[in-house]
Amino acid sequence: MSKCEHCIVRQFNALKELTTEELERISKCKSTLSIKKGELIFSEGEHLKGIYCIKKGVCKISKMSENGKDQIIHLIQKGGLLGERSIINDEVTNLKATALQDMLVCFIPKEEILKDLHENNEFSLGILKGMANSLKNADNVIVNMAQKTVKQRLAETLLFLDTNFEKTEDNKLGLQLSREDIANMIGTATESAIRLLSNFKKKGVISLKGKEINILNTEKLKKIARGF
Amino acid sequence: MSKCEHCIVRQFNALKELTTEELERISKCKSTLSIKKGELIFSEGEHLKGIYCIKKGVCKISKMSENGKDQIIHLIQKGGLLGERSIINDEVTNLKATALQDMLVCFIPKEEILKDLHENNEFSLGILKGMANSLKNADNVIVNMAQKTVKQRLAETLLFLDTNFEKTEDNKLGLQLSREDIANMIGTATESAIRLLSNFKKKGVISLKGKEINILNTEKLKKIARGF
DNA sequence: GTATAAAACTGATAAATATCAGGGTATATA
DNA sequence: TATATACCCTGATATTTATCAGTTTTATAC
Repeated sequence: MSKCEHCIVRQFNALKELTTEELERISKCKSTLSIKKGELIFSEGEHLKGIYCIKKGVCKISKMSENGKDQIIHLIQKGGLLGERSIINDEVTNLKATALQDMLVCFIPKEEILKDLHENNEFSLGILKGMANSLKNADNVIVNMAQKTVKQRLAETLLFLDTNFEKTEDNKLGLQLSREDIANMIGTATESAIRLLSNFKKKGVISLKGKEINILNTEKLKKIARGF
Repeated sequence: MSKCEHCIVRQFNALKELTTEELERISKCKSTLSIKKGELIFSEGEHLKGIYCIKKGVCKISKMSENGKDQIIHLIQKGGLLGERSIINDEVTNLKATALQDMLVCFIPKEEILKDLHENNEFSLGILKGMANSLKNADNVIVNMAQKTVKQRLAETLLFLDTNFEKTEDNKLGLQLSREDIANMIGTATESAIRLLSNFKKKGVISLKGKEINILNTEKLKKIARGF
């Protein structure tokens, strides 16, 4: 099994603050899970026994709303951590994590993380910075959800997928989502999302081929996101 | 000027993790500000020179959206901290803080907080726990904004004001907001918020007298929040 | 107290979005 | 290959919400 101290992925998260000794200790008790597309990493209300560090693949983090829709709150990819919040506050998870692609995920037991949080202040601060950043993003999402139209939010989401995820060789969006997932990201009915995608296509802003989306006119998409 | 080590308010936030010596040091360099209702504590894009600890009064935290509306993201009262996020990530603020009542707020210089964050791990963890909790709340707000109707969100907001803020002697909501502020909390037009309030009043769920709101039927309000 | 401005309210209408119903298309499986 | 199933798409319609225009009420300043 590969070793944490040689794993490049930790550079993207707070684990980079750990010393070599700490990494070696964690390396010994971590396990690497292979998770197939569509499988659950954890579900809402679960009592997590550790945190997850994503080595490969993308997952969606969602929460069931009372009307039965599964709102996607964010997407997490290589280098992302899952479950720190539940561990820190010793609470059951409030969110569900589902693989959108085949994934490799490392599981680190709770006790090890808590030990390092208490003994390595730089690590605590690293986690803190990550969380401060997540909170800023969450605030932005709240404003967008509250104030923007569905059309604006779809445009923003496409731009988000464009800038934050790897593209295919022919420059299309690399992360392929179902129409339902897209709708659940922007908080609308699947039919509405489909209609707006067709609308964007008709305007020549994007092209569609099944789940493949190609952004043809980024500037126009930005204008739509701003409300024009 | 009153001293931090005797201030009861710190029990509500991470400052409770500081040692007596640390508190005494902070006490010497903190300043207490008196802020009148309607005044700004800080605005979006400002470079904060420290954090604020609220001793008395309530303020709104908001963010301007591109369409010119000021979305209220949360309300903070006695014991709340402001500005930690900007200090931790060394960024300009992404939010604006405005007093909703006459307030007393203590300002603690950035350097002092950073010193304690680096030297007292329990303090870092305290801040971390607070932030983890904020993040959980933010996730819930996102789901509500994305999936619930304006009517449901208004009902939730009234219940939130009911459970989280002091009531008046005659059991009315103690925090009085303008109709515009209410609309900006739930993310709708002021007229829509007014119409729905009248609607709730007509149904006998609440009574209205100017800015005074009295919840007459909590159970019914909870049902409305759930979508009935 | 009166003047003035700001906030609260109401109605009419337009625009955005959800819902329901049905058909088409791709994809997996036997 | 056939069949089932999930996903995608479209139209018609209902509902929700925003916008605009105007009136009334309340708060504020003189």
